[in-house]
Amino acid sequence: MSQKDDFELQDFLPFLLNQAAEESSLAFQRVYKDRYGMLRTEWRVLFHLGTYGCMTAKEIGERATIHKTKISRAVQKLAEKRFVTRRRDERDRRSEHLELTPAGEAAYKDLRAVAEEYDQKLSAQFTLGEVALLRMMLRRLARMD
Amino acid sequence: MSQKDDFELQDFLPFLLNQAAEESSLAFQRVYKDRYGMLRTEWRVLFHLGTYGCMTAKEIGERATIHKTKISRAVQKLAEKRFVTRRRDERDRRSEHLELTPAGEAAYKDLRAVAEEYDQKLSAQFTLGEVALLRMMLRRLARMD
DNA sequence: CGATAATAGTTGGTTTTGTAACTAACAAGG
DNA sequence: CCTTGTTAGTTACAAAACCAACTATTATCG
Repeated sequence: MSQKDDFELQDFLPFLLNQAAEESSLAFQRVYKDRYGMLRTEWRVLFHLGTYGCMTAKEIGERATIHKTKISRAVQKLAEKRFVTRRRDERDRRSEHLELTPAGEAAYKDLRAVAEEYDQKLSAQFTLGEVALLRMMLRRLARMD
Repeated sequence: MSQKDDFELQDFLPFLLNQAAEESSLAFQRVYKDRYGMLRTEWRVLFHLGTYGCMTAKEIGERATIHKTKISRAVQKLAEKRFVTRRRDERDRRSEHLELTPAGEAAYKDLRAVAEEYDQKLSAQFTLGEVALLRMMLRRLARMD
């Protein structure tokens, strides 16, 4: 297998970022999938409601840059599972406020504990300073700063 | 919008990694999609063949951790576009060697230039040391080291 | 050898996503 | 008010991803 030129795909940032993102999501994905039959967008919505409290679909979409159709479907699934309730805004009846039910709250707390533990396991491979720098750089790359 | 607890979703590494990966892929994705009608797996296969030379589908899949069905279909598309040729291994007739055609080589070189420029644009937000550290950490997280 | 297992790659059927068009509600200007 | 435009969220249909079963070929071992 001859090296054809000097470009190194394995150094290309978008490629590296995708590989790291996929690998790091895998273990956690299995947990929310196996325990609660959730898809990625579903746990994202669950986590948004869990950490930030009552929100509308639009607000979640803006924070996580998820398309509204994906959110719409995720909310449907979460409502079927009785993890969220939907309440129309009486001032603006187009939007609705989403909130976790006690069951949703329990699932969130369970998964949050897993997430924290997993995050620490990932971080443990590096020094505190390195991890802080990594987070800063990722936020910048994600235009989340 | 009341903060419900101390967990910060926006610090959760898998979440951050996914956001950064998605954002950083976006601009480049538009280029290979618009110019060559390629999907993500297609450019990945193209880049593997371009940077490492002749390979089998299996080897590409192992390097990039892409499932074999995705590779199979990407290779079909690339063959239709006359970007790759397939040649059966005469010693083991199950596998086939993939290679870029001149047209594929041209597309690769074009996209590689875009990739290099884009990578530099992303890197320019940080110091050289920071970028080196970032690459190291991402490789470790992706278990590519 | 000949049976069984393993491997490279493909295909088919189901889920999931993406895109665009849609409904319902509100807003603003005449 | 009433047309026109905007916004929140949904739905429909097509494209893509996922998973399992498949074909063809080679490897293993009695």
